[in-house]
Amino acid sequence: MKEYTIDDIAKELGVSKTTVSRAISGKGRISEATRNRVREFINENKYRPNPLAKGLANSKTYNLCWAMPGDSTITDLPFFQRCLLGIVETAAVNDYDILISMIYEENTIQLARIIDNRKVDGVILGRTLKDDKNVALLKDKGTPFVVIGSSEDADVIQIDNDHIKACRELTDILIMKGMRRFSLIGGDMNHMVNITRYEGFKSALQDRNINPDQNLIYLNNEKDEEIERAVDNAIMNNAECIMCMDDRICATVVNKLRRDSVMIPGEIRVASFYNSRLLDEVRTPITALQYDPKELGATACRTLLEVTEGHEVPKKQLLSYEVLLKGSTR
Amino acid sequence: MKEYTIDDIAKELGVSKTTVSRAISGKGRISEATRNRVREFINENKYRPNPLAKGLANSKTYNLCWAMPGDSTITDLPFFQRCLLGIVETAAVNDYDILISMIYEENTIQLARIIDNRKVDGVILGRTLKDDKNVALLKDKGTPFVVIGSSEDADVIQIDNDHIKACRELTDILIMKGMRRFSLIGGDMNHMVNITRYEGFKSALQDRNINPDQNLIYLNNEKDEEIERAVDNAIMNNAECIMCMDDRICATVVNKLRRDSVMIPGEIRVASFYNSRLLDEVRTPITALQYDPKELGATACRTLLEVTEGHEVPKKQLLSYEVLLKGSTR
DNA sequence: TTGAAAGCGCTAACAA
DNA sequence: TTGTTAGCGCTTTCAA
Repeated sequence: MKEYTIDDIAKELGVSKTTVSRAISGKGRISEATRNRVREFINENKYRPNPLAKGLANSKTYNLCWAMPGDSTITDLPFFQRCLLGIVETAAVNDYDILISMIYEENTIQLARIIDNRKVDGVILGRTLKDDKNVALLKDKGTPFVVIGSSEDADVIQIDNDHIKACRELTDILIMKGMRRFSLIGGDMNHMVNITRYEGFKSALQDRNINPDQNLIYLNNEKDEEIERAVDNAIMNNAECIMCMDDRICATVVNKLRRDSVMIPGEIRVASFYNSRLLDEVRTPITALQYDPKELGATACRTLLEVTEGHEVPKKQLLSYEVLLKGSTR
Repeated sequence: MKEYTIDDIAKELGVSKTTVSRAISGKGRISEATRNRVREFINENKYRPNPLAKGLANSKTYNLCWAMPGDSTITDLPFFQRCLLGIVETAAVNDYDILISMIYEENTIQLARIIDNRKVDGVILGRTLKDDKNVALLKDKGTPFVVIGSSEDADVIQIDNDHIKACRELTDILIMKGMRRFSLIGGDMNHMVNITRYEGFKSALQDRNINPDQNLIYLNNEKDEEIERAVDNAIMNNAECIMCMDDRICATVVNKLRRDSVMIPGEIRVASFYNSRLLDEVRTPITALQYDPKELGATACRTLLEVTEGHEVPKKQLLSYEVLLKGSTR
């Protein structure tokens, strides 16, 4: 009932451990004949090398860490789920596995524990903040890592959607449709993703020589009440279109407008810088930017594996997007 | 820059490896004095034992596997997220970590890979099906495991919400409010959770000698269109109250009713056997059963750790619930 | 109370 | 092309 070891196989086949090891790894010279003999035996007996022993011998765990935010308002977002799907799939193909770390706000102890315990060969950081403590930790510890999102630190290997370009394009399309008075409702500006989205939005206005009305820009909204207040203000200030920085904000905005019986797009237009199922349930289909988080996760994982193998990788990979024009901005 | 090993410490302190090991683990006799000397040194130099070496020596990975459904309609549900939160937290406290496996439908290869590779000491299965292939796999391989959900196999260690009792109680309350013609709209009856919810519902009616009208029971609905058709039928057949088997179904039902301008609770009542943020965004607050998935995850993890340590644990733990009576059943 | 030594299962440098 | 051997860092048996 005990599992086969490389030693058992060696004895069984009358060769040495080294030979078996070589047949498996493909490293070092070995005759075609013996290799096949070993491989056959392995397949027939479903032998799997012990990853602990293998890991101990060459200082690898064959695990990567997925570090995602742990506060439940954020954890619930489909985005991180979808990323994870791509990550796990890519890892599995390479016979790697994914370990979870939850990051609570700016706290680094959870991630530090995993790194200090040497439980993983690398880390995928699920989102980035301005002056990110966990990025600092990772750099300090010398752990290989990539981030999903952008970083101001050019050393950091980043995989991100091209938020700047996407937000600029969406905004520009709406300008071309004749809108001028945009209200932007956004969340925490410590999040790099919000910073880049804001940048794209601003640059579209700039390119068309439109001065954004600062009375229509509402940032750093955390709670639903704040968002709803922003909606009230936007309407009071005669906004033509409300741009929502993400899907959760947009869901709240649309909900509030419906409760107040404000017609979309009749009385006000609405667009979102991020689309998700959260917006499926609303009456009027919402114009939004669409990304592919699963692809993001897959790319991040693939890149991290390259890094752990010492290969050169691009510092920044920007994935594409789609603009979904719907009824909410007609 | 290299990490300390137990050998380094031994030399540094002029004792043997064994002594250091004993000081750390607390196993075996050792004088108070030397133990303190070792412990102090460890704390000061932030020594952490290499988990791979430790693992190799005593056949442990210090990792547990969280096996959750991988199809994105389900992955997106907050439920599994919340479970994971509880699991990760409990694991971390015990210096364990969580490895992810995605289960696609009835497919067992993902989980089999992780088990055959011996990457984890035990598995938490996130949901159960009737004749669950993954349960069979786990039993077959002899891997320690617990399930979140119920199983018809009494050998399986189960941690579940008390769906039967909860659904019975909610249904009974509505009966007492005077409702008789219940329409039940449910999902896949291969899922144990749906089976148990149905059971609770039926037993409430039985207890009150109400014969459920089979024309009002719509099970195995997968797609939104099927659910919407069920709603049409429920109304056509003069249902007084629609019972939704889960939050996603309920969101679809409420949405459909709104589009059709059917008033809740005026023209029809609605209740859900599971509450989640999905139901926050609807106009009328929905009567629903509330559970604590995080607690479920924490309990499952704690129980699995007990199992891996060879302790005796209860075969079935049922967690409590809350009945939230809201405007939708007034 | 402490230590020497073997062993967990694999890799890799070196020798043959 | 193949084998011998030492070593990865820890646990544990046995002896002192």
